[in-house]
Amino acid sequence: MEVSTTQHIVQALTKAIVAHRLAPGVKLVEQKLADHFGVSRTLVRQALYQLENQRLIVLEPARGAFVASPSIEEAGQVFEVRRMLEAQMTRHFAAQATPAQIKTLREHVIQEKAAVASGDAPGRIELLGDFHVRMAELMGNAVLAELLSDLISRCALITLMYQSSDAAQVSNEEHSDIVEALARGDADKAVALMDAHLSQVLGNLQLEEHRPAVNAELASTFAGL
Amino acid sequence: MEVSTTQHIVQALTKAIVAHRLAPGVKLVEQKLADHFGVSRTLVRQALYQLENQRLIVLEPARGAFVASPSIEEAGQVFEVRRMLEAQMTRHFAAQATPAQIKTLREHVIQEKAAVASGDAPGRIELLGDFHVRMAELMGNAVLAELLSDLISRCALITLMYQSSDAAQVSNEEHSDIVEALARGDADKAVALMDAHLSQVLGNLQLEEHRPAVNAELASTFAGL
DNA sequence: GCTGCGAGAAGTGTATACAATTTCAGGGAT
DNA sequence: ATCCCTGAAATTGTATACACTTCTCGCAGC
Repeated sequence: MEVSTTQHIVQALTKAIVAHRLAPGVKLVEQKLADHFGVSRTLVRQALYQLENQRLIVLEPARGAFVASPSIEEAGQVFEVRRMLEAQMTRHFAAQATPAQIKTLREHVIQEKAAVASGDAPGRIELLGDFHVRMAELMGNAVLAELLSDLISRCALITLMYQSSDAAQVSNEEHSDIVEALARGDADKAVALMDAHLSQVLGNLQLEEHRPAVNAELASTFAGL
Repeated sequence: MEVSTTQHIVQALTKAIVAHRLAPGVKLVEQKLADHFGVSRTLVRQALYQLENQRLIVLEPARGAFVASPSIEEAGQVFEVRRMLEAQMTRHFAAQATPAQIKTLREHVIQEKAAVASGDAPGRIELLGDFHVRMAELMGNAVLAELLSDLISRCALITLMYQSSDAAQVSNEEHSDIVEALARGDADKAVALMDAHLSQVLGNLQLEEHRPAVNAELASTFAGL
């Protein structure tokens, strides 16, 4: 087992949570994580504090850390923020898009399609989220990209809680439509599509109700790390 | 006073940084902070990690923590994000504003005016920022309010680095104009004003260049806590 | 006078020890 | 059977110890 820094632990846990290998509500015991990563509780605690700031876990004082299980209401608010942010982002993007950027996005959509087709849930969630981050990065605004990345991590948690698998295919197609609108230089259409896309994802979620969290075993969760 | 000690330290440091009692670039030595707050380095370190996540400080490995001194480029990106977010926020706000909400904002603007007139720099920065957070809160979107609060903390750091005192009065007047547009139900005008407002604040900043950080004394910095 | 080097001081990174709190099982009373 | 008490085990919260890195500054060599 190689040396793990705090940042490694954060990343490993983030991946595990976003990919749903750690289910919402599961308790994260510090000593068990420490043993697993081969470090002391000190580093684990630092990692947990960071994850709390990203809203991926909640720390209950003197009780421990639990994987976040956002309410439907919170999900709605997160998506609302994304709609505000990404509608404008799309407009700005359209105003300055280069052929090379369009090409990058097109290629990304193709990757998504493959992941959706292969039925790989964690992979498809990650790629579908990355589409939005990629746009931000292409605009050269690092602050925006980071912020969006955080929001989308939260969304991934939500999405995997509530989203069905065929909804993913719809999302992929909507991404494709957005890129094509951008390619045509039709900014208004692209913005409208992005807005509709996020509304649609949110709308899907509201229908299903959330099921109580199950206690998973840590050992098996991290078997592949 | 000490509900959560770590949180208390974070808040004290946040205030000190945002109010510019701790200048950008100043080094924060863990043991000195620990002594000052009467705790061990453990808690100070946790606080510092949190502050790094909020981009108020930078942690350089094995070298220590320094109050962030954002570049003009980063400042631009932060304001760009705020423009995207707040333009849409204003539009949504206009669509659902109640007389009571308008009243709350009007009262806030009056408070701002008093702070600007009194020449109290930290107080005025805080209130000018709070105007935007207040709007988010009134919309009932906690996620948005939190996010904006973080962004504005970063802006406060930037603003105090670059903003002159009469620019604050202009900001206050612009806030007032926005509220009046909202009161008239003129959504388009309100959005345009908000957008112009943020562009204007940013525009002001670009003119001035940043001066190197001075080493301040911690003892005096926290005298009033 | 200037540069390079090295020893000690200062400071950060991680682990461990110990205190405080919560959790939970077992037993007795109702 | 259920509830509530109690105490031990488990777990979190905080402080301290120690290793390792960086910084400081005087001093020798040029």
